[in-house]
Amino acid sequence: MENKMVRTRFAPSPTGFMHVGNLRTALFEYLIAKSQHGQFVLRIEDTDQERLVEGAVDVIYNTLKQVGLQHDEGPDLGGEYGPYVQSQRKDLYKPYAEQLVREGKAYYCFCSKERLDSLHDEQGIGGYDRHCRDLPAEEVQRLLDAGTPYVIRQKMPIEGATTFHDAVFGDITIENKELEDQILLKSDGYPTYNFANVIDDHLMHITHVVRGCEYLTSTPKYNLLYEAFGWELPTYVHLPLIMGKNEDGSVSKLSKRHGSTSFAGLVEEGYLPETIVNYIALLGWCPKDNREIFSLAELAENFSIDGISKAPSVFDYEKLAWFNGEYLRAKTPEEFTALAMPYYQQVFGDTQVDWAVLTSILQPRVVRLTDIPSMIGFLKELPEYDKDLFINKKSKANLENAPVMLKAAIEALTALPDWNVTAIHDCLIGLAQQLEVKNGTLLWPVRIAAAGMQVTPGGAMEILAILGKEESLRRLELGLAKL
RNA sequence: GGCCCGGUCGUCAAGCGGUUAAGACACCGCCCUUUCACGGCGGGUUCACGAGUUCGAAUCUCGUCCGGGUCACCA
Repeated sequence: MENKMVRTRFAPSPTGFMHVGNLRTALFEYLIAKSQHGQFVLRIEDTDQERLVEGAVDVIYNTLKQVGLQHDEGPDLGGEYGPYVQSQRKDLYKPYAEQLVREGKAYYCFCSKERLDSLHDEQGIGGYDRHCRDLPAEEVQRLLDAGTPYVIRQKMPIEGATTFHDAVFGDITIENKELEDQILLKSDGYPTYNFANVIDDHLMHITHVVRGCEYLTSTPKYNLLYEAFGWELPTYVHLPLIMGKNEDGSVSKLSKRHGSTSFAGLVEEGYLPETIVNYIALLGWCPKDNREIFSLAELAENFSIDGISKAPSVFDYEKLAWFNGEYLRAKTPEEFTALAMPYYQQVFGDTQVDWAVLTSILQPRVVRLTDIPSMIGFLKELPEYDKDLFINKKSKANLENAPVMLKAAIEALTALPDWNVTAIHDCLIGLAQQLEVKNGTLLWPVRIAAAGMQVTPGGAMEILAILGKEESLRRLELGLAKL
């Protein structure tokens, strides 16, 4: 048997932001397609006219572009099965719904919103009471002729059960009586998500329907629709949900209170797009080997559906941060400097400093780009500090020898013609030898005086180099005066 | 509440009837060292519970418990 070309689609609603759960769904859809040399299509699901958000479609394009999920067909690219925006396909759905009505697999429902609401309130249980399911044909025609607003509902089997197969969860059986006569066509003429989805997935030759687990229980409704039309069922791939950890230790669906949940929010917090992709790929999927660092192309090479897990996973910002640090360290110094520059400038403004030296101390240490300003603030302005900082047991630094060391350092550095890391290094190391003290005994007080902080990114040499000769000497004198 | 799904270190997870139950993050200790970080090495009562099947169960079955999802003219 010949294998059919794999086609997946990402079908987001333009809500204005990209939730990481959505992004992961898009990623998996992309990977399933690309790992099998298939196609990945983008379709915009904007059937809810009340929820339209200005510019929301651009957020989708931009996000996909930033993470490199290049689609093969979509509203912007066109393709064989367009249009790829559901609102532009509006007229296409109604005939399908009417076909089902003719065949007795769906029916007109004239119930008002109010009636449905009261139904809800009184019964306390959800679900439509199938009031219009068996309306006499003449009555239906009369109401239709009178121009009564209506919706079209799917006629669910009352008895029996429906079983479907999911590529990750296996066989799942649901009693048909649990299925509601769901609305296919809304009174405004637009299809519901469920209906449009089935029609479009079929028309667009989608082979793998990939979506969050929250759709698991409604899948029989989809299948009943495919069957009603006599269409071939797609392969279902339901993904486990992404959870967030609450303060009390419990977990719930990842939401704002857990931290940033949108792609844009994460980027704003200093995470790299490639970090985010790599991390979310590993949420609910595990490669055959133990590897963790994957580029998008490497993910596509290694991806397979059987590596998807069933259990929901907790989004761990700490691990994300670790990944980010790994990615940042893997950059060339030039790349890192370019990424960090906006944050450098937050601190230094127009002032020029030796960016290369700054990068050399920051690159191994930064996990989030947004942490940079607070890490380097001391270079711009010397913090207030207590002279007790000059005491460090391990370096054998104390209040007695600190002034001696500083004095010697000032003298040596003042005489130094060149001002760069190497020159400063050689000068101070030479001085320590000359004074017959261990490096730390000299370097500790120098670093404290230069930085005014007990813990600093980078050592004394780099800090002095960045500060420049004049400022360095000024700070060392200040430190000396303190003692 | 009904229905559906899930449950291996705090977190991500491998595991598919026989393993000393991998690895990663986080945490702790040591080393390196110019503080911190990076890097290196090492550490930890993890299979929710109870029955059953089996020579043998984290792996199979059942029950319990816990967690999540779902019950819209939203997607």
